[in-house]
Amino acid sequence: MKIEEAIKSIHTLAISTKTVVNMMYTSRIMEEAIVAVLKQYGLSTPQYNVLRILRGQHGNAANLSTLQERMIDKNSNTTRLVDKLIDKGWVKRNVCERNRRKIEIFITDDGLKILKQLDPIVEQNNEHILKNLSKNELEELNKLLDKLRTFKSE
Amino acid sequence: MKIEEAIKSIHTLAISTKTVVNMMYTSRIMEEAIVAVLKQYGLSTPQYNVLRILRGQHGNAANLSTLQERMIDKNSNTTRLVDKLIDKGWVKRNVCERNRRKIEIFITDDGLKILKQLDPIVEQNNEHILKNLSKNELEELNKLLDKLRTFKSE
DNA sequence: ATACAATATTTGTAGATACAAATGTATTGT
DNA sequence: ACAATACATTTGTATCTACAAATATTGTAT
Repeated sequence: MKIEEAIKSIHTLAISTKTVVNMMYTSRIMEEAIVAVLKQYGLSTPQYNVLRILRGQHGNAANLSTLQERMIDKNSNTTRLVDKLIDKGWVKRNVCERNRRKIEIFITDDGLKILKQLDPIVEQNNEHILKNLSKNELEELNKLLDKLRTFKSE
Repeated sequence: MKIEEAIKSIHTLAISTKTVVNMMYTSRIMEEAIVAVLKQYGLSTPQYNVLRILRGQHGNAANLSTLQERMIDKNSNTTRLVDKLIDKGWVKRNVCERNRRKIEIFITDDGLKILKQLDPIVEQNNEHILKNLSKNELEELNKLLDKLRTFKSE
């Protein structure tokens, strides 16, 4: 279905408007599918995102600012987000001794365990979401998104 | 910048994971740019979206359910969203006489006025966001997004 | 050493979102 | 007509987000 039908627009939209709407609309639908999966494990998408970043540290600590920098959703309140993950026992936090303004955040064994359990489920879901695009089309989509995104740096 | 650099991932991601992350990341950046513009006019993106839908009705009423169906962000609380727009005088609401369960929502002259003022600003912003893609690339991106989105209906 | 600025995180709070339950109205079957 | 069900919207509430202000620590200039 073309985006004009999806949002039931009776007008022909300018190509830029159409593309912006299409991006917002499509990513929203993708996110809904992801939220539905993570929800069963008591995780929000930003929380899952943080766990993935912490696993990627391979035992090294991450600071709050590092997390914020790498998160998809930069504006979440990272302190309280980490609090939630600590409550669940998936993350731990120390004050950094070298610079007591900073904190050191680690993923726990339980955190690694839940991620390991989620890995195939999330990956399967991603493949389901993208099943209508071929490998080449996926490469092409990534190329276009990477190119699009550079508007920010100019 | 490729998505792996953007989120500073040291791993090579599976193409499906990479694409999902890229979509979320890119649409978030686009939305931030849009929010920044609308904010100056006291509008959130869902509110702006509702005003656009109402203008598209050309004088015909829209019900709440119609709005919900056409909104990008289906899950907003549409009643309270419309309340906000009524407070600002950009929208009005009646109970439908034929079926008193339904309500009829219209855009006001002031609502049309603010949209008219915003049109060139929003369009310029959209063009800025997409300036790195050619017309052909935009068409290609829309084609890929439309194709991607059909996963839902299966 | 002291004051001032810079850095890193936390806290407060207004507003938005998600979801379930409640309300009011219309339709259908008996 | 009456009860049961379906429909359309509203309301309650817990949670999340955005943003500004506050706190705590460190670095720098005099």
